[in-house]
Amino acid sequence: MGRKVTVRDKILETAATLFYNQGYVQTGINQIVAEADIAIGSLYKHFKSKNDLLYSYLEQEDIRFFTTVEEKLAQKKTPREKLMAYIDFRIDQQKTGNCTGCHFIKINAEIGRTDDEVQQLVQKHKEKQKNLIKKLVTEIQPSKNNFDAKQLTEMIFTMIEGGVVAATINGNTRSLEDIKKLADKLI
Amino acid sequence: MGRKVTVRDKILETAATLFYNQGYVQTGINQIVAEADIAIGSLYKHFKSKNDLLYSYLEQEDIRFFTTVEEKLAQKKTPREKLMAYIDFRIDQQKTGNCTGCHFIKINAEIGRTDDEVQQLVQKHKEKQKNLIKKLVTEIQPSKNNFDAKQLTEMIFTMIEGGVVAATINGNTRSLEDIKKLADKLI
DNA sequence: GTCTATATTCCGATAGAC
DNA sequence: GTCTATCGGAATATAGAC
Repeated sequence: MGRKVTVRDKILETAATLFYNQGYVQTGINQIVAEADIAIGSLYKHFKSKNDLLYSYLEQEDIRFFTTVEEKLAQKKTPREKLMAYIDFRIDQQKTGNCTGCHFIKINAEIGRTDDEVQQLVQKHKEKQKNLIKKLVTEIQPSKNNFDAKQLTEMIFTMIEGGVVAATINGNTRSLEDIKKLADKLI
Repeated sequence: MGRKVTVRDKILETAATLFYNQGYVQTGINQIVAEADIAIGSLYKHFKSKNDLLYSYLEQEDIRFFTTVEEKLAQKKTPREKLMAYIDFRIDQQKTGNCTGCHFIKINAEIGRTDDEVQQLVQKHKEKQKNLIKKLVTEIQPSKNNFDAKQLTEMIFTMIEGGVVAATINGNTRSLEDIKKLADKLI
């Protein structure tokens, strides 16, 4: 415990990287143990199952996401700048991670709605993203076009989601960058 | 061969259902054999590997998608009606399939860009979808807002993609139905 | 915390008899 | 086309010694 990197953190971080890059099902416990360079006994001491590791992974990524977003947005003044910074963050995320997509969209596609715990974690994460956009869009008080805040939220949220998926498919962020400009023009 | 349902078709159809509903990795050869009610020897006579089955599955779904779309759009007169019919088709697809999402987005999330053949099949499918939207949007000759055909294509395409992902996550098509109205208002 | 051994089950794939 | 047997490996998870 304390300030040191715990064994638990090492396991979770290794699992997160592997789950994200090669998928949950395709990642084996043995591989996590080997790459984290820990004992298998330690893994099952900290996590009761591979499924439990998955839940912790998703919870961690949700916290990491919104912590970083908060930091980025705090550096901007106007809600419009904050919205653009949010989209920039999504773009940078993809650029940094070799356009591997969104942790939650990926796990949803892989596990689907067969696991209630996973479904809830994914739904909550996406709801929080949408609420953030809604808050910023409302603060901007849009008047350029004929759409109200709720409609603009729906459009911008789904465009970003679609743009992230496109990044995963094409291996680049061109679509997301277009969407940033289009959202700016739309609102 | 001929008009009868061949063993190959039975294998492919069973594999398609299982790949779609429970994922490619999680679906075993033995399960396909059992549910298709055929011999494992027959499977490996028609498909040289599980990977080969995956390629055939994606090719089949691409053909099935655009064949159906063509039929639906042929029943409409104006490009605007055709665009709305296209979105309706995407909505109906999700409603029929318990909101399990898009075959190609799912397999992309699962396999990612690690398999070149899969990546190309997914990219081509999405490019064809986007080109169809572009064709219809261009024919509508939009003038309502300040966006040109290319921009509107990007917006509508990514909104639909995001809407399909939202359907997968939430288990309903509310977002997609909103997007249909928004696209209609936008163009 | 480390290590190894192991139980059990499943995987994709092949071979051969009918 | 059917069937069964089997190969080699990997999966999750547990147990015990240090």
